[in-house]
Amino acid sequence: MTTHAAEEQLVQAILAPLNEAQRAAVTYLEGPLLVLAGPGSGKTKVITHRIAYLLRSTGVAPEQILGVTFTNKAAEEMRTRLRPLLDTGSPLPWIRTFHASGARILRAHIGKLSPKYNSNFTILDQADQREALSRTIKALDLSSEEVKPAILAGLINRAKDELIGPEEFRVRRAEQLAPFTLDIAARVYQKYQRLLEESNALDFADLIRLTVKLFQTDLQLLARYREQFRYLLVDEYQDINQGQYLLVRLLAERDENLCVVGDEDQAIFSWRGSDPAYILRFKRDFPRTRQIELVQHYRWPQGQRILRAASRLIEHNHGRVKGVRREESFGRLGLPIRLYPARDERDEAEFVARQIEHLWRSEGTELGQIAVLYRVNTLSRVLEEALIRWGIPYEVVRGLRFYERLEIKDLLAYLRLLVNPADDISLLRVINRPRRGIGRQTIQALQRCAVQHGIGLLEGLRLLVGQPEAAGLKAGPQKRLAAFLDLIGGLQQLARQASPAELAQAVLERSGYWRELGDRSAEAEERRGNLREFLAQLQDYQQRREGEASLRDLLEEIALVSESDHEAGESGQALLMTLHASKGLEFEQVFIIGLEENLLPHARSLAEGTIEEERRLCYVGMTRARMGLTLSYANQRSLYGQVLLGGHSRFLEELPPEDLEILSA
DNA sequence: CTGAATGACGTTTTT
DNA sequence: CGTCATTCAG
Repeated sequence: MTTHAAEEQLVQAILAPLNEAQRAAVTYLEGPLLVLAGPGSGKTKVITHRIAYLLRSTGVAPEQILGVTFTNKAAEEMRTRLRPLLDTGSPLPWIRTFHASGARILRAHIGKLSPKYNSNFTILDQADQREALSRTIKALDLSSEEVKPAILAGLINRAKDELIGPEEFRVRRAEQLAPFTLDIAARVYQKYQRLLEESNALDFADLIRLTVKLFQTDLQLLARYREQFRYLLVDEYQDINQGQYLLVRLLAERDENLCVVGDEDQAIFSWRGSDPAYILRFKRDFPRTRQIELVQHYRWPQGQRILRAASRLIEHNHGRVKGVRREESFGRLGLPIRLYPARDERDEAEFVARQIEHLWRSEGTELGQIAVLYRVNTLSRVLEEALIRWGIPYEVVRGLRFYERLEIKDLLAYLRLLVNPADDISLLRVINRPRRGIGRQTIQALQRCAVQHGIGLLEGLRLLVGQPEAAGLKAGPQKRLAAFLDLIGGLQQLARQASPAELAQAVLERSGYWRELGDRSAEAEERRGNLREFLAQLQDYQQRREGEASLRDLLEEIALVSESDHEAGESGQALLMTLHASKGLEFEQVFIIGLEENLLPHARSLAEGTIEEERRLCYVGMTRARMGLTLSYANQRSLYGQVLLGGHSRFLEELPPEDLEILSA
């Protein structure tokens, strides 16, 4: 067989498993393409096969393709599914999250934005940001009575998402905020941003915002990246925010070889700045757009009935893209959706536990294929109690993450400081951890000194230790500062040759961190366990990179990858999670609890007039079910020490009655 | 600097 | 009803 013929065969193999619409989306390569993809329509398949097809059928090289996702999990899944479509060992294109893409570009060029930044910048996660903000608020002497870090974080992040810098904040937000809030937010934003810059640190929003800024200020650089990335793909386009949108546009504007895939009905992150309107705008932004709708789905007959009912629900939303049909042929319909009206939350939990028990023990359903979804985290509680009573192993998928543990954050702060000596935020975190008698007074003296000389804290530390009487420090604190400086200096030395794992180990030993956790209390025990697990992860990472693990990249990965991405159902336990967390996942059996007015839709959403997003949330939850879906609500629910009598959710009324089977206790 | 006491608060959180 | 964070006393 000639190479050409062999190649031809491979291309056919890429196209063969696709239906008509999917094939159209995969083979339409030049020009803007909008793919509207409902649940279970083979969205990931289209993206991966499209990339494979690009590489196979045209002369496009892997490095000319950029695939952007929102989650690491999605990026990972794409890479995994792409690999078998290509030659073994052939390089993969860039498939990254928005933030990782930004970080990668900024690592190379951030110096152009400000001399304060360099490529070793620290990435602050949400918790780090909160901390930095609290510090800023304190430094500005704004009592937290009037200013809540969470609110400010929201305002600042939103501004950053819209590329509004600290200088413009006051003007651009003048109309939307009360004068008092405006003033405080503007001051905090400015000071906070200065702190970040001085610390050579970026928060998540900066990763996008500064990348855009970089391209806007350096058009030649932009031209170079446009030249490189000839083909762009964006997943979950309905979740894009303004900054991300601008970034995509900047990169795509020349060739317009931009393919975006999304589903407006699954837009559930508007409150975080995502704007599903961009999916509606796409055709206006790129008039040559070809639109393809993926409607056919590959699910069990049971799933089709669920999908049909969910479609009826979502049709109650207005302003959707016209002409998109949710379903093609529903074929033979499966079992109806079951609805359990519970007396109260205990009754509801008991019911769900009993059902799960039945599915698991009698029907042979794997526990990992069962998920219970709810609107608010607190609902998990009663449920957990019931599951424990029934002896059903479960796992709560939470926002609380491994890397957010105190001891892990401490260790990370040490490591960050070693990579990025300007990182004052990390320095302040570790300077007295473990306790080494450096108190508030001493730290303030250090800060004064640094400000006075216009230098960073580590520099200031050197100065203070170098010239004894300078800041009027007493001998005690002076000595302790010197010891800390020694510690950091020694670790910096070590950092040059040691592997990340070795370095982390050394940090724990030399800093006295291990020693302080030496006692036998359950808490210390757990912390030691967490740290050991973390060290093991470092080893792991090192092996994965075959020794080429730079500490900097490792820290980036940790900042950008939330949880050691465990596959859903991998643990073989029933899964409990919020509706939001369920997006992108699928289960054989899904339970949605708390379908009550004021809970789903949530009272706050009702007040703010964002019911449509609540409906989408419900839609997302329902469409997670492959085989069976069970809904429930409580006629009386105790929540926050109050009794709620919301009654059943309006969304239940919007489902076709013929698809509902109402159960009784 | 630490621990207990008090009080405010309560949606969702891809990075 | 619990939680978390802040505050105050030791």
